[in-house]
Amino acid sequence: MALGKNYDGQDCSFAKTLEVLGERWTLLVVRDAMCGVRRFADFQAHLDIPKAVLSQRLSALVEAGVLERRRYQDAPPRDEYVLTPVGRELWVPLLALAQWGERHLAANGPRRLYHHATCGSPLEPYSVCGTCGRSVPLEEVEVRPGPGLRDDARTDLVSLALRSPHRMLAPIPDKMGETPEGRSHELGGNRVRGRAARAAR
Amino acid sequence: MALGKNYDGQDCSFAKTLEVLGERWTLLVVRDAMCGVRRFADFQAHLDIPKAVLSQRLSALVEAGVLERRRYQDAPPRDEYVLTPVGRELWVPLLALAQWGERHLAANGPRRLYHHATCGSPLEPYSVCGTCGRSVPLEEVEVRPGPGLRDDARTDLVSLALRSPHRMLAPIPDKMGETPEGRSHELGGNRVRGRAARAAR
DNA sequence: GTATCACGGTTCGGTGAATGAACTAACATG
DNA sequence: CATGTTAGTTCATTCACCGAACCGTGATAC
Repeated sequence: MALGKNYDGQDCSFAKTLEVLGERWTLLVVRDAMCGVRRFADFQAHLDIPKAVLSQRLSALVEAGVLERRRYQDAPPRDEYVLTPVGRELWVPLLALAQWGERHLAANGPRRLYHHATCGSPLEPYSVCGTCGRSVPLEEVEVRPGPGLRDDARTDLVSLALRSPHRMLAPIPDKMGETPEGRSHELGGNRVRGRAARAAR
Repeated sequence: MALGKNYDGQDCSFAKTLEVLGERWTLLVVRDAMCGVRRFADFQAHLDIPKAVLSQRLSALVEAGVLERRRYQDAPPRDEYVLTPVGRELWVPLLALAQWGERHLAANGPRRLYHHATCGSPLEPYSVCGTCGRSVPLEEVEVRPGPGLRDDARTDLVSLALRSPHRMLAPIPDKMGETPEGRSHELGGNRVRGRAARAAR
């Protein structure tokens, strides 16, 4: 395939990485997954991505071992997409790219602030905690809205959830006000979702 | 522009970064620039990229402040593209992506090895030198071919140059055997390039 | 028990970006 | 004067993205 995702002839791991992650939307899907987005409709509402493209990207990321497709309910069969350990390792490069953007592309100050959830201090480059000095894994990171974030932009569930502090990888609540911890995969049952999901953008 | 490089409505520095860097070929152009590629024909020979696309990408990167277009010769007017300080800051995210690829996408072992040029030790994640413990800037990094690199792949000048140890940002020699340091921008003069340039791929 | 809704897709026609080949401009070389 | 080099531009074709419509399954409302 000449056009498309491949970079034939490039004997280079960076090019191989881009073959997996470099297509339009792919890295935004991974970023959303890091923020706790797991369900098809949530990715779709948050990204405004055509369903066919989202479907293709999710399948490709599962194929590549970045995401895992996992059944969370049988009643109507429903799957969710969660990061594998390999996918979680993308935290470092993605944070580095985001921080580059915050430095050079955010005129009104950073849009998001990343903190070490357990001790509260801001994250320095490379996901290092300023206080602990440790390299903080994705699970211990908390995103908070920064001064550069416009608060009128989107009204989908994911955007609303990310407008207050949110632990990375913690599932997005099904409706606002629900405790993020309260979501059960074992009990199943068809959860009711708020009307807000349709009011996106 | 619905299709294309923009992610309208994403109020997120990561999405903004991808609007600058996320198009096909763009990050490979930046990677090549980090390896010392500066001239249109060298980018083109190494990447097998359509000239029209390369031209558009280079202009966009100049526009974004990642590359600087610099006249190195007047006789026939000739420009070269070099990384700005802002562009050089992309070293950390690009290395992180490359290292992710080396870990998960390189079946025969790493294709490239990154070393701290001044002390010789291999680079750990985040561009930290194992011996010095310092964070190594792009200028002090040396790429060397790794065990996973196929040596029959390409025969363009850039690929040949990168088949032996090469200091990052150091210009690719015009013909093999020439000292990389020997290239003068001030003296000008139309340098003769080897036949190898045309034997690409 | 029928109608409607939610979710997670697939299908399909239209559009625009990527591709590769050909062409151009400016100058140098033999 | 013919040819070559570098850095592009132009153009027809191809292919991926886009958005809207449709589909299947099961839950919920009436």
